[in-house]
Amino acid sequence: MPDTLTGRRRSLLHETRCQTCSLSSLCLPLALEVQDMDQFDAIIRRRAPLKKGETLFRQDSPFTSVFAVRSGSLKQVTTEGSGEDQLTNFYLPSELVGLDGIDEARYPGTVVALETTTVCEIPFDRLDSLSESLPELRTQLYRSMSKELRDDRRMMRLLSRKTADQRLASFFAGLSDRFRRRGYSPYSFRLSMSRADIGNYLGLAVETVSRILGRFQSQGLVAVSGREVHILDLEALTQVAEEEGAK
Amino acid sequence: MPDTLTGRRRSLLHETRCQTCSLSSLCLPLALEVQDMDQFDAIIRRRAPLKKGETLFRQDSPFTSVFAVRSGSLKQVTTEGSGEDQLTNFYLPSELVGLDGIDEARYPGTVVALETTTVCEIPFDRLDSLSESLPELRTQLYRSMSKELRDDRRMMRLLSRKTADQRLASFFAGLSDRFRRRGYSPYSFRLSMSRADIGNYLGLAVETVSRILGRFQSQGLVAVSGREVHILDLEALTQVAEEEGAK
DNA sequence: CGTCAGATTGACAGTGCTCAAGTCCAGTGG
DNA sequence: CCACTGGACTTGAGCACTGTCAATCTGACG
Repeated sequence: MPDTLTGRRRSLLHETRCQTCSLSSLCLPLALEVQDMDQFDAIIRRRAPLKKGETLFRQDSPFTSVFAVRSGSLKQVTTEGSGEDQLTNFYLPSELVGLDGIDEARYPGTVVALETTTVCEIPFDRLDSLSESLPELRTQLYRSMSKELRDDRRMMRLLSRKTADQRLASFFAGLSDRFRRRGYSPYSFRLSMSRADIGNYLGLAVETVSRILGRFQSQGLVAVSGREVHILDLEALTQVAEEEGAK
Repeated sequence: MPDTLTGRRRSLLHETRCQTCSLSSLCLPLALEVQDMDQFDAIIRRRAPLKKGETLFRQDSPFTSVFAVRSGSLKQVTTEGSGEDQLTNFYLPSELVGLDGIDEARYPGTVVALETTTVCEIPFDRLDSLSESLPELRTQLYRSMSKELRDDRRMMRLLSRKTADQRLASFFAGLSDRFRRRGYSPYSFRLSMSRADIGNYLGLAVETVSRILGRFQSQGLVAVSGREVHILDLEALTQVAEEEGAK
């Protein structure tokens, strides 16, 4: 694939410049000035889209880059010792994947595309040096990591104090919110993950997920058909998620 | 408390300089050269020791600093909505407290001393600027946050896939390891937290904690007397923690 | 020595897991 | 176009783990 590609490559690059990216207000360069954004843009490597089921990187492979999701979605799965897999995160557009690999210089989980997915690869060493001269970028990086820490704490609370009903209600309310922030409908979306994925993530058996979804449906909270979801009563759902008298 | 204090203050400062701190090889400035460490040292604010039960900062108060634990231990507790409190972390010497407050510019939980505890206060804005000129410091900060992310993921796995026995075994094995890394005996230590704290942290009822500790004791894994812990068979304990066939 | 929080122990019940069928759906090949 | 097939999903029945409630015990401290 020689030079002929360069032209196409460039136009692809153009299409995917941060400045023209619809996610720029949510993504890492969010606070950068135009000229700084160009610098940032320059270190990014575009990638061919991942197809459903393809892996972005594998657990324990050397950490080189973080990735920003442009479109689609991914899951992170960690296999530890003899135990079962644990699905530790779903990633949606504008979110940063791989930050937990910095410390040990290897990725602590395998990340797999749940649907056709495009990502921007950001080599970490270059991001780090660039963050030296661009304080806003550095701040944003600290903030991204800090936010992930906060989200993790919320997840721990969910896993240790919430009933199955509350977990699922939280999950759907959370998804709804994440879609809304990205400009999609908060009431109507398609799940890219299977029931098994949801169960694994929330610490529930698949059967429990299925049953409770059925109950939510009969209670008029949501309408679910396969992976198509319509949230009918977001307020009630949020209320279930935060209900007093857990467990 | 006028000038007479200055002398004492200075000597206190001297005692607590990073260069003479026994934790320097575990703490934030771990990778710094001597002269850089002085710079780092200069931004640190020493604090009067916290007594047991005193709070370092409260949930939702403005984020200004991160704190490095010098001695003692703390717990972080998050109260959310109508729900019960969730204990999200225990902090031991050399660990960094408050990193999850960067993003929203307020602390997401209240941090309370479990015993007499001394901390180094590191104003974040100054840490951030210093991290511009000291790449090693920046790297270490990224790494600290990344490590916390990894630990959180491990915690999620614990909460969603492990039985009560496995949780407690993991908890004790983890504590043992953290003590060992800090140069204390991995086999013999004193818990600074109550059973209720442990239960809250692990997502278990106090009664369950108590029962399982009793069982571990009769199985010869540990000897527990109040908060005094002796680990008798660390290998077996680790094995319980990672047992196949969860739940 | 009394007090009170923290810890232990016991009885019981509920949530959610396991095991087991059965149904639905998308993709495949005739 | 349609039957086929395998995976994903749903539904049902039983039971185990662990939470709840309640009573008792222990130990630190005044």
